[in-house]
Amino acid sequence: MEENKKKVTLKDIAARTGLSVNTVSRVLNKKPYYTKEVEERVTTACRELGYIVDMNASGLRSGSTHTIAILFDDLINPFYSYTTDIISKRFEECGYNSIIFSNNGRSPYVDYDMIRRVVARKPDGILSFLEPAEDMVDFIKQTGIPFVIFGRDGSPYGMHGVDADEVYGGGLAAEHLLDCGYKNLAYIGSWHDVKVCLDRQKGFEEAIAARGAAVDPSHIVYIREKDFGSIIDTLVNDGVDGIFCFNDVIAFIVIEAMEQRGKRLGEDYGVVGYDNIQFMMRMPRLLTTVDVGCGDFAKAGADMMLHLLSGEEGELPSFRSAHRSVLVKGKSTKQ
Amino acid sequence: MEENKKKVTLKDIAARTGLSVNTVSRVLNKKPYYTKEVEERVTTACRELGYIVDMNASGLRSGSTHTIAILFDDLINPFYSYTTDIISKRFEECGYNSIIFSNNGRSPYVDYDMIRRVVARKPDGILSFLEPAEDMVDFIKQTGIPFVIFGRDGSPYGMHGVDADEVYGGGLAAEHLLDCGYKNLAYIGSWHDVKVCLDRQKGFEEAIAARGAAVDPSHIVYIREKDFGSIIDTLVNDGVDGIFCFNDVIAFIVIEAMEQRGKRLGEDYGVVGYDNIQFMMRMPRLLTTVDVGCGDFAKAGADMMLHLLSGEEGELPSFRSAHRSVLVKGKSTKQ
DNA sequence: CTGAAAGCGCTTACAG
DNA sequence: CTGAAAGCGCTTACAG
Repeated sequence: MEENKKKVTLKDIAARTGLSVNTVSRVLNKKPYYTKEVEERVTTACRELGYIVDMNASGLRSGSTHTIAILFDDLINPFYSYTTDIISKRFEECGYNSIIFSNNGRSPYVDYDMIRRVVARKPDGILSFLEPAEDMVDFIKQTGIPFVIFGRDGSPYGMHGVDADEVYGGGLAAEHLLDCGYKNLAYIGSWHDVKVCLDRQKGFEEAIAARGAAVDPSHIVYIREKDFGSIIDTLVNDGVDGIFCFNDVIAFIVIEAMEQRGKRLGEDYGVVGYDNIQFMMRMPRLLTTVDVGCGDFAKAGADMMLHLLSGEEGELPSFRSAHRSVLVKGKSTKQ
Repeated sequence: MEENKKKVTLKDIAARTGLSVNTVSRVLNKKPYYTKEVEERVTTACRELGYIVDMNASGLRSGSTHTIAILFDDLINPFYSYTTDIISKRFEECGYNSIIFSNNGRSPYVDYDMIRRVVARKPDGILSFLEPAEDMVDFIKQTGIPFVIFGRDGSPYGMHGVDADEVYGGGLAAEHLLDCGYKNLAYIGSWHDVKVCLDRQKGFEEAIAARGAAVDPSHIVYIREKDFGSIIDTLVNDGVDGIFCFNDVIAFIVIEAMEQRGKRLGEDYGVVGYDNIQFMMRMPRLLTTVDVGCGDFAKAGADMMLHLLSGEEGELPSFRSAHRSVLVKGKSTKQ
């Protein structure tokens, strides 16, 4: 491999064309006022020399890096990767690159360590699957960088958010389990202090109460906070036969654990998940699950960010009030 | 929201401490030669003022952006998202942020449009799930940016690559299908001109030949290049009963199409996929698939990149020669 | 319509 | 051990 690392800069284009860097820059950025002839000289020289703009230098001077930071736990759960895929493509179409930050699933919050790494990149915007830690809210606002919480309600923080009606989704799960004839229900959440987790739980419990039944409080558990094996043992011993899980990945983990304990899926017990990830990878419908319509959801998230960046006035329509999640029937519940 | 966007720069820290920006920078970058007392003054001022370095400015001057570009078709296939997750976390641990680029699955190659967007970001390295287009190879080399092809063989391009033994994997699939008693086999690839796709095909055909059988050439098809419905119709009409798919997502699509045509999975026909994505999201083992061990694979890819960036001499051990893929039995094949 | 100068926020030589 | 100056590659006012 030869060391031919000729980085071509505006100065080279200026020299080649006999113009000033200033004029070259103006042409490339399509600022008004230059002749057709100049434009051609510049574009020709750029092609011949293989000029590629340095976005970092550009961003430093102009104050806009054309970069958007995307923050999440991890990319393993397809809910994150599928929506990140759609969102980042939408950003790309509008000239923004995406820079990704993971907190390794060690917490459901954006903490100082994370936000510092993000801000160091001077992104034009931040789209986060994680809620900000309580003591980070003011800090984030002071950076002046538009911050969109995706998949979670932003209003408690006075921030922009794009979220779905999680209470409604939890209700769908409850009604379906009851319709199937399961009597002894449980909810397996992720974190006890995350609103989206509690909202699904709330919808679940309310729908059950509306039918005159109730969930035993000891059957409301949070998988990230307890020993998983003992959670399952308790549910099995207590004769739980209908389980609503915070998301599909948790549902699959539960199904595996139940199978190890000799329980037959659909017959001995039913499971409802959330997100419909099997649809994303074209899998057969094994799991009954609540589907928010990730494609539209992701698009709404991207559009919220792009709307804020455009500087236009006015609010965007609320995804939550305009969309209804649906229950998708799989083999993990009866009927 | 108040407009309090005070961006704190080195100049502010210098003013606060009575030192020069120069000295402040030296302390923050832990360059030799400064007193304990100066160090404390600087760190205190940084904490009080909430200083966060501007990596773009830093990169412009130093020539290193501490950014790595990751290139792929899309993030929807869990093979990409799972490995990207592991790789980007490893980069992060070593002080590199990841910036992602997708080509929307419109081609299996890195073309000029894509590489231009990448180079504009001046990444320290490029890790690509896509092979470079033939006429981009020299261009990429001339940028001087370390380029690692992940999951594909780099040697045809004279580039670094981290890949697995795909021929061996294809052989595993063939032997299993034959062991199950399937007689009339087919291969459904992705692109006819991508080496990794052809290698799996090669291993598949060779293993079948070694048993004295053969695959009908019309049963070697490429899903990205033909009408899918007619592919499946042909296979069904020809009585194909054993199908090896380039990856699990394709396998699921095939299973759905076969079910629509009244074929019973495992009994009437068997399917073997590739990647073991069901393991990644903790799903039950539906699909029989070839598992390369994505965790180690991703780690090897990240380490190759980091090794190149470290500037250390010597070659890294080859993943391909050190690792063997394994066949993971699911319900999509007999026995 | 085009150019010379300044400056974005850093780090890198070079002095002292 | 610390500082003044220059410069990374651009874009932004400001002149002409």
